Amino acid sequence: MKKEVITLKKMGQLLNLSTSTVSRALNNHPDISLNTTKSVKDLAQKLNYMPNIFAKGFRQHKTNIIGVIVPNITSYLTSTILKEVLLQSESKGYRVIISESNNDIIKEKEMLLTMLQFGVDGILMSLTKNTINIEPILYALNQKPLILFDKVSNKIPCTQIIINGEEAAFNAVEHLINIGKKRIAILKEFEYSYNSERRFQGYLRALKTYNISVDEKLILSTDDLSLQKGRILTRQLISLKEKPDAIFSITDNAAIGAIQVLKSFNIKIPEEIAVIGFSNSLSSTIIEPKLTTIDQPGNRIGEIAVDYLIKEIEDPKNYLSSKTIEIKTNLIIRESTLISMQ
Amino acid sequence: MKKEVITLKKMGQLLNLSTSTVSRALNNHPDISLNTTKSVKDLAQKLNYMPNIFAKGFRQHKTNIIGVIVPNITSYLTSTILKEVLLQSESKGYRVIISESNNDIIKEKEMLLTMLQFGVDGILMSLTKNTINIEPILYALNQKPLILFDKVSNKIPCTQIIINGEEAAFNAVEHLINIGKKRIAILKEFEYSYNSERRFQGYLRALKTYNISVDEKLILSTDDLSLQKGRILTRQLISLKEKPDAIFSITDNAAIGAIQVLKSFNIKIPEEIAVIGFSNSLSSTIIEPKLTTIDQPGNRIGEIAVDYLIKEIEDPKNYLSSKTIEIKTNLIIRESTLISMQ
DNA sequence: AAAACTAACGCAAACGGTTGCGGGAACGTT
DNA sequence: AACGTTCCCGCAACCGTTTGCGTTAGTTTT
Repeated sequence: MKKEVITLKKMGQLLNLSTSTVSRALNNHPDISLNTTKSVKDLAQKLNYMPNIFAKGFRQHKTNIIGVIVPNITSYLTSTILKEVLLQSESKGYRVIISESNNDIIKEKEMLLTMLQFGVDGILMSLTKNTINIEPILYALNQKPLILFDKVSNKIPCTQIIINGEEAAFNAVEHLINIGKKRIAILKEFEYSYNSERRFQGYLRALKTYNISVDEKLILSTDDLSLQKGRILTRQLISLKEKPDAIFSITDNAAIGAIQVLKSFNIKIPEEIAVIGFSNSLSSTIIEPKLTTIDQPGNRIGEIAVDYLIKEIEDPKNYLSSKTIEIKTNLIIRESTLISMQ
Repeated sequence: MKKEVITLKKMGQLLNLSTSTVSRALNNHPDISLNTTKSVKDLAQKLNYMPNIFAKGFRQHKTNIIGVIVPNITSYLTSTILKEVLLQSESKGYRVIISESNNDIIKEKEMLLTMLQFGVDGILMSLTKNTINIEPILYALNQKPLILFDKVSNKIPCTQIIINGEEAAFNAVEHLINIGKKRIAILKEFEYSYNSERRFQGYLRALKTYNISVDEKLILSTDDLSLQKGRILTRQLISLKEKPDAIFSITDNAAIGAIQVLKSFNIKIPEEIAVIGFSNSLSSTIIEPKLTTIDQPGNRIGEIAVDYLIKEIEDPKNYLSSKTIEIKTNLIIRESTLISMQ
């Protein structure tokens, strides 16, 4: 672990130039002659010079780091978003610090502050399920550009990147209606989940559009739509006197749990009960029958989020206009809703 | 976006103290009286003082940042490892920068250098499939603590965290033999994949131990054991004159592809052909029949990797002794090898 | 030939925090 | 009373880079 760090001063000594000249040469300052510029750059190349980022960031108050905070890094959508965030950021000269809040609002707040302290140039954030106290976020927003994606909140005045959840849900339910379903259950999360609520609105709108009355017994909410919860809620549904003929789950995982339960009760999918999920996760093509679901283009979300954030970072004018960008999703029809028309 | 940054100097002015006293007070230096220490800390608390990390890192040549480079962030094992790496690092006062090499050795090298330039205190790394040129890694190793995990190489003299792939494969194949299988095929990657090679050795040892002759036709290699490749290779296997009676796949995904193909050919699993995967990914319990597989404790890998890295960072003595830590895996027996004994 | 300009570079301060050293005051010791 | 300690604290240098301003020498203008 040798040291031997190359600095501007050292190169200056080697070339009989001042530190400032070396610095300017590397930054293509017009004051420096082409000859010196070339010789400096050659030497830098040869010695494998790397500017000390800390001295630089210290000096310029610019770190070229983007902070990202997500609730759960192992979620399929999140990891695909992160993949693109990393790719895009690096291609634009930014590095990325990632933190995982684990749906813990205390940690979420700490991480936000730590990132600010760390001097990130901007923050990309997906909220915790129960982020009620938006104080820290407003505080952060007051200091640096901050953009929300996926799990957002309309109470925070900043740019937000989301999918068209309402429309997607509408399309999904409409599809169910089109294949003849009338008692459509929904597995959703509690009201404070913004995403869930939007999708629920789409569900309601579809029913209304097609004059189907809402049955409260078919609306099941939970705090965390996991595969396990999907199974539990589905058992609840099929024990009803009037069973549903379709289940729309806000989540692929819960939809898969639903399918497993339906199969264990020998209920035919989709003839007796059709199932639709949300996410187009990997598992949705592995379960049998293959799951009809809504594809959320994680890469688009990541790409656009980085794009807007860097714009806000580099041009403060963009900073004021906070817009909400909706990204189109795609209904992917598979076996779990594919009724052979006869 | 107001500024109003609180610095040591400002607090010193408010309290009529010198900058150095304020600094020492915050760092609990014994030279400072309890009274002043308290008043300084109170003020810092009140003003929400945050030390400028760049000035600090600049001065102390310590950044408290760990760099992580992985081939693919969306892989199940990787994301569970990352989850734990984030958790452990943060609990120990380190932040984490993540980069994804996308199995591109050029990018891998660039990221390594960028991280060094950035002044990370240490690096956690999982190698690209085709990392042949280990030059840059040795260079990095020469500058900062570096630990390899999961995708490692015995050519690099540093601490490595791996699973007991040889033993795990041995156990898996032994299990197949125990349920009466004799023609056991293996789906593996090409020789330069270290993990694959170790598992292959376990496969060979198991066959040898039980006096089963090796049939080259049952050994299939590819560059990337995806679900698709699993299907292709499985079709190859079942078109053999002498079909296998079991398939051991180095990867869950390929094993799932295998199951799908076997089912499409109405081949009974596990009676005609049993299947074992590797990873205990989420999908392994969703496919039917449920997949017997080897559980790799990603959280343990992440935990230990961070643990050792921070030890090397904070105590250079640990730096010399490069050990290889093997983490135990667990064979999880499910339906794809569960033969009802009669 | 003096004045004005320009090109090319150096000096030195600044960013915020840390730290070795030194010094004054208060106290205790002979 | 003179000296030695101890306790607290301030001074100033330092880390590597950037940048406003000044300087020198050479060139052009009048």
